[in-house]
Amino acid sequence: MARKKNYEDSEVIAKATELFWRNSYHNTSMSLLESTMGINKFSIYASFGSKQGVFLASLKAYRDQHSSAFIKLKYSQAGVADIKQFFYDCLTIYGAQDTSKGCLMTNTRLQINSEEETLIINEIQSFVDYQRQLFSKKLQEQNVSEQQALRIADYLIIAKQSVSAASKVHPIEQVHDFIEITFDAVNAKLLN
Amino acid sequence: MARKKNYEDSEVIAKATELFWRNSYHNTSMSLLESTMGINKFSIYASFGSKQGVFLASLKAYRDQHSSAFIKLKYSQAGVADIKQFFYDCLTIYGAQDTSKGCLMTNTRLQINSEEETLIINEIQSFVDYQRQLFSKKLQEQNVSEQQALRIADYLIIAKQSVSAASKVHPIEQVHDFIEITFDAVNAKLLN
DNA sequence: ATTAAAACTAAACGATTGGTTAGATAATAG
DNA sequence: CTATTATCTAACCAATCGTTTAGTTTTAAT
Repeated sequence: MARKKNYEDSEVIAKATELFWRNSYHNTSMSLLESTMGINKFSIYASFGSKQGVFLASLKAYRDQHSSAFIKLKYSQAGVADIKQFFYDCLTIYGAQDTSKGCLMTNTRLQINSEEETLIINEIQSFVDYQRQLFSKKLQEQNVSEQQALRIADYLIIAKQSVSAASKVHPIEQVHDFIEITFDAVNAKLLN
Repeated sequence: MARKKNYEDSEVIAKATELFWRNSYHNTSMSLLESTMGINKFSIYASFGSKQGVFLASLKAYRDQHSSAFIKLKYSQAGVADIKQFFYDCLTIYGAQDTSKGCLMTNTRLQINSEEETLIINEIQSFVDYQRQLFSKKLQEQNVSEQQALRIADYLIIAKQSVSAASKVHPIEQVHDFIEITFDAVNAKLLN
């Protein structure tokens, strides 16, 4: 009774995600989305409502890319070392050396004006909070008090955002150094 | 033999700097610059050539705001503690809690596409390199080897960029915690 | 007072932004 | 085969972007 659309939402969103990730939200125009997603504005608006709609779908797709890393962290047994490994896993997700795109959530959070775009901010906040809880739980499994665990988790959240930013700007060895020193600091912190 | 302009370059640049700092380069339009600087587009273009020209002048003005902090760090005698104090001094420059604008250089570096805007990237890189050298020199005064000093300086550069980003997003106590743990890590690193 | 140069106002430039829509096309239910 | 309905193309919308320019006003040396 009607024509079938000749694209899959998940496929065109995958392309949009890559584009937003490399270009940022503001530096990605509808025209560029058209050519990259391979469908035109009408179809984009029909499927996703707005540019922000495309972006929100992209953020969800981006989050999904982390699911195996999340599960790995959640169920592994090596304590703080698992969190460190999670940092390296994320670094891999950000892309190869010299072409690292950083973390899409972190990139966006620093580029979006807080007053507008509330839906986007909320999605990012939820992503951050989830990791904070994961870190905190992992630390408490090591017999760290809840208060201390949350304190260190907050430190790690900031450190992880640093890794995202640094991976875009600094050589990979410096990023590795940063991670190593960061977890040396955490391990030292756990001894008192 | 000619009309005098009724504004001072340094004064209108001070206003532009504040605007760029709060809004970012891309989110600051010429119209907004007009109303904020209090002169119109003709005068802006006559004095600074382009939007990028205004921005470059703003970056220089921003750098000047750090001169006393730079001098303080350069000539103080407490070693690593001076670098830590420098972090706190910069945090003060970024603005009060809840309204922190972060570091204009760091903000910009993460928002500008590396391929274009080379002049801007270079100005930022120079600002970063200068601090790296300051950190390294300070560490070598503590009898740290040059190689080790540069390694720690690189770590501190990334950490300082974290402080900038975090100050915009996280509560001030978490930023303070981050700085404290960072310098605990550095001091621990210096003991081996 | 005349003249020339610089600074001003304000309108306009072409390009691009996010978003919309009329009409052609295709697919399926009856 | 026809009617229906969703999807497509492609042109278009008003608004805004950074930049330029024509025309007017102010200043100061002659």
